[in-house]
Amino acid sequence: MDAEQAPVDMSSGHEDHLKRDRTARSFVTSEDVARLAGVSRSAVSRTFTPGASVSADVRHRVQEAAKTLGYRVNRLARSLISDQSNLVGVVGANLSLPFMARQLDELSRALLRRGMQCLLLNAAEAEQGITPLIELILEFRVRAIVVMSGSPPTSIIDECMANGVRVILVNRQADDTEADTIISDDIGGARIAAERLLQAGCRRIGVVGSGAQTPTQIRRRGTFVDWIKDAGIEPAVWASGNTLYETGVEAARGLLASHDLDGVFCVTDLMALGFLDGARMMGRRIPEDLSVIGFDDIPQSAWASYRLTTVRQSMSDLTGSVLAAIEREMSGEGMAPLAHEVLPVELVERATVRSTV
Amino acid sequence: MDAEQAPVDMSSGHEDHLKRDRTARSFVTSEDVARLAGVSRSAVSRTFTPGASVSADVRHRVQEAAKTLGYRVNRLARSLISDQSNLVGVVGANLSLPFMARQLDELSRALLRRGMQCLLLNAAEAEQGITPLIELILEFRVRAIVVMSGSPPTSIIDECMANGVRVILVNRQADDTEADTIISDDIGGARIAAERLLQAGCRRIGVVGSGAQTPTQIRRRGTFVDWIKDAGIEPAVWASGNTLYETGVEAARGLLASHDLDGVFCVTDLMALGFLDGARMMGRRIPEDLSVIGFDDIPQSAWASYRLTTVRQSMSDLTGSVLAAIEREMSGEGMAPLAHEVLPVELVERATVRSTV
DNA sequence: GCAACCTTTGCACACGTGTGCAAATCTTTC
DNA sequence: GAAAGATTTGCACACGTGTGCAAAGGTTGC
Repeated sequence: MDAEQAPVDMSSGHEDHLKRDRTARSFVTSEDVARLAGVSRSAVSRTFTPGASVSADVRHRVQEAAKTLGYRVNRLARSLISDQSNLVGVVGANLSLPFMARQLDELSRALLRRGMQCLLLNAAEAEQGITPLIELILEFRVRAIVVMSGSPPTSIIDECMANGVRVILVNRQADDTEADTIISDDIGGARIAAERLLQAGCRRIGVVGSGAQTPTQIRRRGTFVDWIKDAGIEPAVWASGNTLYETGVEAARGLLASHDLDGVFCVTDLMALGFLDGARMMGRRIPEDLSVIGFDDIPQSAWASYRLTTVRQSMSDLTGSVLAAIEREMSGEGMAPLAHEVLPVELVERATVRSTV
Repeated sequence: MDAEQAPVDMSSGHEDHLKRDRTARSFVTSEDVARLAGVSRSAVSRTFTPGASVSADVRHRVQEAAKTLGYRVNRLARSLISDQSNLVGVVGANLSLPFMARQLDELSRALLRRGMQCLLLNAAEAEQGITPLIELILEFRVRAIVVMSGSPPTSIIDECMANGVRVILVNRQADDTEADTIISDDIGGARIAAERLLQAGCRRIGVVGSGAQTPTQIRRRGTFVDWIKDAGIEPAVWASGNTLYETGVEAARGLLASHDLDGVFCVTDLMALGFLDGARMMGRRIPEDLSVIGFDDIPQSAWASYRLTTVRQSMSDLTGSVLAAIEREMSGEGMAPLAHEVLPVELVERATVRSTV
C-alpha cells in the first residue's frame, strides 16, 4: 500500500526537491524561467540567443518570466558549450604609469563596446616570466590575449595559436613567432627627435634611457645615437634605472654634472619630465640653455610646468589595431593572417626645444 | 551487407570520432590525460584539486601525461560545477587618472597574489548607470564585485547579495544597502586641510571642487567650507568642470581674477596641480603669496615642479580592506558581517603651504 | 590468517547551457 | 479544403569538470 506511493514520490519528487533546494541559495536557471513561462528550456535559450527562431509570443512570455525571476544566462555554461568566451586576456605591468594606464583605459572601453570583456592580469607579480599568467588566462578559453608587458616565450605563443587563441603583442618584439605584433614606429620617432635637435642647432647632445633591456628602449636609444653620430657628434648616453620620473631626475644630475649638453632626447616622456625638473634644479633654462624631447605624449607632458615637445604615439591607432586583430579572428573561418603593424608617430611641438635661429 | 557495418560504426564509433575531431582543434581535456596515464578521469580531476586523495604514483603519472599533452583545467567547467569562479569583478571609470590607475594596479596585483583574477569593466561606456555592467559581471558567477566608480542602485546590490556575491564600494556612498563600503576619511582630511591653512595664517580662503556631485566631492568641499566658516571666514567656492588638471587651471584663472586669495584647498590632487600652474601663470608665488593643499597624494604631487602639500589616502590600507572584505566571504560559512570602514588619512607636508610665522 | 581499518579508485550523476533533428503548428497557394 | 511550404517547438545529447558513494586495495594488529 505504502510501497505504491513511495516510489512515485521518490522518482518524480526527488529531483524537484533537489532543484528547488539549490535554486533557493543559488542563481536562477533557464529551467526555472521555462517552467514559469510554460515553455521548454530550449525556448528560453533561443530567446537569449541572437538570431535564433522564436515566435514573438513566446519570446515575450520568456522575457517577462526572466524579468520576474531575475534570470541571467550563465556565461560559464554558455562558454563551456560553445568552447569560447567573450573574454579577452590582458597582460600588463605598471598599470599606474600614465602611458600604460591610458592604454588599458582605451582598450577596456573598446572591448566593452564590442561586447567583449577584459580579464586583467598584472604582470608585476610574475617572477618567472609571464608564461604562468598566460596559462591562467587560457583556462578561461579566452578569445585572444593582449600582451602589453613582458615577452612571452615562443612555446606558449605557439600553444595559444594551436588552440585558436590569438596572441597580440603591443610594443613587444617577437618577430620569429606566430603572434600579431603591433608597435609604434620607434625608429622613425627617434630619427625625428634627432633631426629636430640638430635642426635647432644643438651640438652637445645626450640621450636618456632606463636600464631596462626592452626592445622599445633599445630601438629608440640606438636609432637616436646612430643618427647623431652620422652628424659627426658623439652623444652622451645615460642607460640605467627604471623607466620612471625619478630616473629622469637622476639622469639630469649625472649627465649634466659631467657634460654641458644643449640637447637631450629622453626615450620616455615620464623620464623626460624628471629630466626637465632635474635640469632646472641644476640651473639650466629650458629651452634657452637646453632643448629636451620626449617620447609617448602622456597627458602630463602638456601640463603648464613642462610643455614638453615630444614624439606622440597615437593611442587610438594602437587600440584600433589591437581590436582589428581580435576581430579578424572572429569573422574569418580559417586562420586569419597575422598582423605585423608599425604605427606612425608624429612630433608634437611644445616649448622645450628652442626655436630655430 | 553494408547495413550491418553502418549501425555499429554509428553507435560506438560515432562518439569516439566526434571526440577526436573536437580535441584535435580544441583544448586537451581531462579524459585525454586519463587515457594517456591509464587512469580514470576522476584521478586526473583529483590530481588538480588541492586536498583530494590521490596516491603519489598516480599523481605523478597524471602530471607527466598532463605535461606531455599540455593539459590545462577548463576553468569554465570547474566554475560551472562549483557554482563559483575565482573571478572578481571590478568596475571603474577614468582608468587613466593617476589615482584610479594606482588603485587598479594595486588591486589587480593583490588579487593575483591570492589566486584570484580580475574581470575589468570600464564604466566610461555606461550611459544608463552601472547596473548593466554589474549584470555582465554576474553572468560569470564572480566571487565579489568591487565598484570604484558610479553608484549602483539598491536593487542590484540586493540581488547580488541574494546570490551570495559580495559588493564592495570603494569611496562610494550607499549607507542604506547591504554592501561593504570602504571610504577614506574625507571629513577628517578636509578638517586637517582647513586647520593647516588657518594655522599658516591664511585669511582669504577658497576651495576648488569639480562639478561632479559625488559624495566624496561633496563631503570634502562641504566639510572644508564648514570649518572655514567656523573660523569666521566666508570661503570662495569653485565647483564646476570635470575632476581634471584642466579644471584646476580654469579654477585658478576664475577664482584669482575676482578674489585675492592666500589659501586654497583643492579636493583632488589632480585639480590642485592644475591650480598651481594656473596660479603661477597669474603671477602668484607659491607658497609666499598663496598656500595650496590637495587631497589623494598621487605620484605627480611629489614631482619637483609641484611639491604639493596634500592629504594622503593610504593606498595599501584601501587595497587591504577590499581584500579583507572579499576573503571574509570565502572563509566564513554564513553571511559574513558587512564592513563600513572609514580609513584614516594623513597630511603630507611638502612645499605649497607657507611655514607658520 | 583473519578481522578491522584506512587509503585509493572508478562509476555515475550533476552543473546550466547551445543546437541538430524531427514533430508539430501555422501560413500560403491552388 | 487540402497540399505544400515555412516556421516554431521540444527532445535529447553534448560541453568538461567536481564529488558522493561504494568497491577494491593496502596496512596493521592480534
